[in-house]
Amino acid sequence: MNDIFLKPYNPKETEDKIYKTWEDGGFFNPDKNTNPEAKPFTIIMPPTNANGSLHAGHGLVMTIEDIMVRYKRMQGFKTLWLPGLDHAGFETQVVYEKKLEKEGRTRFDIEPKKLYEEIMDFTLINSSNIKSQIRKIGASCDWSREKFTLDDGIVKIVYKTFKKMFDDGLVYRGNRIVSWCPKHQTSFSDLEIEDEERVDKLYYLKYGPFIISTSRPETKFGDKYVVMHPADKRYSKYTNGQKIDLEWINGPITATVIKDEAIDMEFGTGVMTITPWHDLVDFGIAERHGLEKEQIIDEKGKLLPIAGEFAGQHISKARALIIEKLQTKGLVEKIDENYKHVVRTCYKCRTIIEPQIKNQWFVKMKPLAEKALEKINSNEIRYIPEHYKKITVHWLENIMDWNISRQIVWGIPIPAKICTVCGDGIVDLDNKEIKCKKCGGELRQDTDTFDTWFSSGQWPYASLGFPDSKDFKTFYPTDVMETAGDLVFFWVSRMIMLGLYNTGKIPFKTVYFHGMVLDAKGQKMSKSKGNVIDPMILTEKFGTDAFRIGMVIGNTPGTSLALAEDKIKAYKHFANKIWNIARFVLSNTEQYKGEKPELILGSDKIILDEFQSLIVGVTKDMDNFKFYLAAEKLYGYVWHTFADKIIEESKVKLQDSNASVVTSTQYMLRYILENSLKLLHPFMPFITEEIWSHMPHKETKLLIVTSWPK
RNA sequence: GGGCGAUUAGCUCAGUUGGUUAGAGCGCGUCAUUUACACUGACGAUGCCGAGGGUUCGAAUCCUUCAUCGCCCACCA
Repeated sequence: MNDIFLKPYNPKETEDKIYKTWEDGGFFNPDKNTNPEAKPFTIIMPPTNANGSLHAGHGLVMTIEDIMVRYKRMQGFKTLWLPGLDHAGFETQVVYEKKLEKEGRTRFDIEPKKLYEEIMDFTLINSSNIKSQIRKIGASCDWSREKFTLDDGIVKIVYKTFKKMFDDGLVYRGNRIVSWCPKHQTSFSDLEIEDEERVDKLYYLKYGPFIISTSRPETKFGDKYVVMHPADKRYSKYTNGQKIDLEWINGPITATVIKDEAIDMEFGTGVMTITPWHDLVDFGIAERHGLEKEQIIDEKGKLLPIAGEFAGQHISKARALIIEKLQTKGLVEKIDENYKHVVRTCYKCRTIIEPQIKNQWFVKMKPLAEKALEKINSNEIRYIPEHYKKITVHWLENIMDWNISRQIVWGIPIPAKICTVCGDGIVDLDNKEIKCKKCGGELRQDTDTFDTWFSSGQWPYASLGFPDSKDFKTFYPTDVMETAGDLVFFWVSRMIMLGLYNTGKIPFKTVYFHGMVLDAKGQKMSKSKGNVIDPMILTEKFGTDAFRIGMVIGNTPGTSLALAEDKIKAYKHFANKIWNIARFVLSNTEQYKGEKPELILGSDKIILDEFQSLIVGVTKDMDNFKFYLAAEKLYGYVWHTFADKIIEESKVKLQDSNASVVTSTQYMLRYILENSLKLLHPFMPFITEEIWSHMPHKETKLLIVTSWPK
């Protein structure tokens, strides 16, 4: 018997060694599979944010994807799992800004080029850390094809897409309302905004003959349009366009009556004034009626000269003073103290978003969404779990144009020139535009960067080398996209739209959403709560195999998962059990020569028939993406049938005086061990590979490329 | 305001298309045993499957109403 089995299983001694054997042998590379008949199977790894360490969610991603990939590889597919790292634009910049803050610095004091270089260094350091952690989880991805979202080749593809969309009229530069965070000094797309319910005061103000209500009196300086519903009988004596002179915050003004159906007659008095520069609804009304728009608040949240005596004050301080002044002028009708409403905030810092009109780049989404809807509604893309399909359809049907300009340095620079006179933009990949085509004005380089999702939305084809590479032709469309449910709009839907736009094909056939990983009590993990579970500590403590199968069992797609240390510990016991099963079987079958004997009817025959149905059941679960079921079946079988019953009973049979009974039993034990190792391998790759290396009479030297049982 | 999901053992959750006595892990109880494995084994307890109504020979599963919780979306100042 092999010496190794004299000791209990030790993950620390085996895992790194085995991973190295796989990697050095090139087994992760699909080119290793030289069978010309082999069909491709592809998963593109969601590029990991290179701004920290692997968290528990990553652990789940790596585990589930590795399970799929190992399963398909064993089934003989030409299997590619392409790893990648994400510069993660704004996300990383925020992480880096926190670091700067600790050092007493701020990004606004650092020259952009220098800041970019600093963040690049930071990212590269994190990258190597992240990559070694991905290896630790056992991910059998093809490192020779690794990509980074800022690689030249990727950026080139993103630029070509941008140019193509500009030429097709799908990208435009527009003076439109954007969601502006006064703290981070950048605009966002609608998805980066978080709604928050707050209780504020609602002020009822006298505006000439009307009473208007507002929760933001500090925006009211420029309000010279008073709007009501055309069907509102209370105000039928006022006509559209009618001028009314009235006394306002800083003196007399002339207001204009506007009739618009956007007004809710039920709300307040049914009359409001509008601030088109700082409100999306108001902007819409102003656009419809061709009204003037005026900026009241600057990018840092301070009032502009239009506010008269209040100019230069921050809006947070000015509000009370303005109300005070209005009160002395007798213009405050009443104040509702408990006004419950929803405010839009920055998803990172919770600062209230200040809508601003800005000249930025937008993507026209309707035409892209329509194509995506066609494919989704005809079920060309399978959603797991299914209800994500409904959510996606609803979002796509109500999609708004996408602001892709970000005022941060960390990202892919937008390859465009901006007119210094009229603000118009032109895409310029070759740096040859000199004058504005609209007005002839001087051009300057656009200093903004792309929303990181604009580039990662192109990841499936960009990472494969679209359009001419062999890899793109072989592996696209990919088979499965596996990612977190909260990326359904941010990333998944955009990949579908951009993939269809650029390649004419869906980027993946199946999209699998895993749930969020929570702590043992079901609480969201967060640094501030101090309940973050580091997957590296769990693998260190219990072994990677225990961590992997513990993450999978009891985890259905889309449902969040409570990660308890005890659970992982339980599967460490399972690993030990497997080890001891192998130890028993191998030491009791040493004389067995590998031949297939006549089976003992009613005993070994029945046992093997039952095992056959386990193979069928597990394979079916794997094909249906029910990894939790497959793993649970294997766990139950290996422990409570194979170990507790079959092996216990075999102890008697192995002592039988009839040699054919002994041989039959030995054959059966070896057969079940060998094939159990195969079935378990996607879930617990290290221990199964280690035991495999001690198996006599096996079909391949390494388990990773042996065939899945039929 | 609209949409989606959940509710099953003390805890965390399975339960595929409706079909015997509703399952697993952890935890709990009794007993056994130095064994391939104490990271063990055998046995066991705990369930009005959120509530009401309906369809059916038969419902945890399908329909309906309600309750509670959670999530997502939304331009009522």
